[in-house]
Amino acid sequence: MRGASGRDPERSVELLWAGAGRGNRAGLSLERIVQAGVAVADAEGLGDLTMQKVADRLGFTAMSLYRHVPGREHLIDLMYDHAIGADPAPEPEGGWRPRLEACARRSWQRHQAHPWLAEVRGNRRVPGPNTMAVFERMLSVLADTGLRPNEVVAAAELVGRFVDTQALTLVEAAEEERGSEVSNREWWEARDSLYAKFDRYPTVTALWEAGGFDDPEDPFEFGLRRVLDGLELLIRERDEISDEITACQMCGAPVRQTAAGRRRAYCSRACQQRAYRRRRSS
Amino acid sequence: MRGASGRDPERSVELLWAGAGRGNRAGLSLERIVQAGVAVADAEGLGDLTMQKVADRLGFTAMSLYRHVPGREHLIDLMYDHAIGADPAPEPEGGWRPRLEACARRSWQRHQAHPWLAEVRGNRRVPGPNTMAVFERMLSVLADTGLRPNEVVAAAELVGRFVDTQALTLVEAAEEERGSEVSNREWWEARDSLYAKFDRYPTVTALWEAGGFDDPEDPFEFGLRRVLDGLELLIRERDEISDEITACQMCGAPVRQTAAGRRRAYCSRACQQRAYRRRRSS
DNA sequence: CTTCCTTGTTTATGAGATAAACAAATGTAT
DNA sequence: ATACATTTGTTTATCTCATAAACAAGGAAG
Repeated sequence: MRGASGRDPERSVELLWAGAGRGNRAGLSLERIVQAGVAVADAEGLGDLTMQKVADRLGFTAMSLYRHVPGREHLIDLMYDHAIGADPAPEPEGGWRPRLEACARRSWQRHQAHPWLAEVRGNRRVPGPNTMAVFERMLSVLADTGLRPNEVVAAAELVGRFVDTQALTLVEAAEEERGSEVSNREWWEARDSLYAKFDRYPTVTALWEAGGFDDPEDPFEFGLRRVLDGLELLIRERDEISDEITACQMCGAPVRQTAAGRRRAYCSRACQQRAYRRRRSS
Repeated sequence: MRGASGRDPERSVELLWAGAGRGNRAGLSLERIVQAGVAVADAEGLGDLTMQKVADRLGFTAMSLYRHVPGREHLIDLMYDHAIGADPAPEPEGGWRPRLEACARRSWQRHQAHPWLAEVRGNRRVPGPNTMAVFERMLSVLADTGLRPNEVVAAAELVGRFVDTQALTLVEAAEEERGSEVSNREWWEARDSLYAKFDRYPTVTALWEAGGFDDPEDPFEFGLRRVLDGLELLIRERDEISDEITACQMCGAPVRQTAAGRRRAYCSRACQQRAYRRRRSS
């Protein structure tokens, strides 16, 4: 089960959010184990992160780790937050868009530095302080765009997941190349027997001949652009509507139009009723 | 290694693209194994797909499967294409957008029917006929939008990956709930000790209090909308430019503007030279 | 009948996580 | 200093899987 720190998440909470622990000079320590774990994962990917390798790197037995960390999944929780690191201060100028783009690019950089981050899966991961700081930052950028609260959250998750996905694709590719004589490119180039079957797919064939597969767009840049454009459209839409203020047909008070649903003519239910009665009596 | 059918992909090509095999009435057969595999994965997810369980379901030993399938990863290749199934015919009316959206929704439906599809990872998977048919369809929708060939491919992959990602998130959640007393909602609701630490994140707190996490947007609908909007912007941009035709400043012939680079003033290199000579001599 | 091929079974190996028991070292109280 | 408790690391053992290798039962061909 990739099911995260599933059982006993409270241990993860404690470990992640505890103040700095004591440091036994010579022996093992949480800190040291986490660092070793990160080193192993950086070098070999999360799939090849074994308790044995982490322990070896420190000169101890695999079982020794369990005196400090409840288990592998908890270790991964800790490694994750450690690798995310402190969110760097510099905030770019400008509106929400350059700032959101900067969030995405910072995340992208973190994934370059620690490709295995994207391999940390599961919906039951306890976030640590660094993870939360990153989340906070992204939300704060989106918070003053005029989006509704749940849209802010949805937008942040869309962008976050987009970056994750692209990163995951890359790690998976890297992992496949590591410990395989051939590069992915070579591997695909060797699939002639497969391509031989592709006559019956006219568009695939046409695009192939038009060079559509030769010089691919950078999927990260391409996708990020589309996603941000899509969000911009939504945000503009909300801006227009929430900026729009009409006069109440009954009392003349300002009426703020909401984003969805039927246009409002009255400022309140009371005015709506008054208008109704007036119509009826006339 | 999630590294796909890594070694010996040729076997996957053969098995996927072979005509229908013979059927030993009583005994095992590729077909039967693949079906059993799909059934197991449908019920328990790909992570819990073991050769043992597949064999049990057919009343044979685990090792018996190896007489028909080279190994687990090859089996997964076969299951994938089998579960994708034949791409249904009905093509919606209208322009690229409703048709592309329909592709995305069909894919989404396939993922509902077989959630584990999203768990099939790796860049070295041999696609089967059904997989290719789906890809062909999506590309054909994008092919006549005015996008350049490599953009068509990038757009298809963006949409495809988007659906995959959302589906993956859902399976992971489902897998975590299966075989865990508590639902994900309950699990998160039980994390009070964690939330207690969140005072220092003002935006998170504000959004929480504003109910931004209570009634979340449907991530699939929300994201699909943004992605399609983003693509629409790009497609419009390309349309405008490639529709735009100016007159050659030298001979008046129509000049089709290209999408990128400096605007063209002349219809040909020859006219450009003529203009240059005229300027010099005057 | 003998020999080979197909198909299924039994046995065995190796990787990994981690539980349980054991042992050494380090504290702490008297 | 002595006796007991706690911490920290090690050894052993167990369990789950994939899959290699050897074995066996039936059928087909000569």
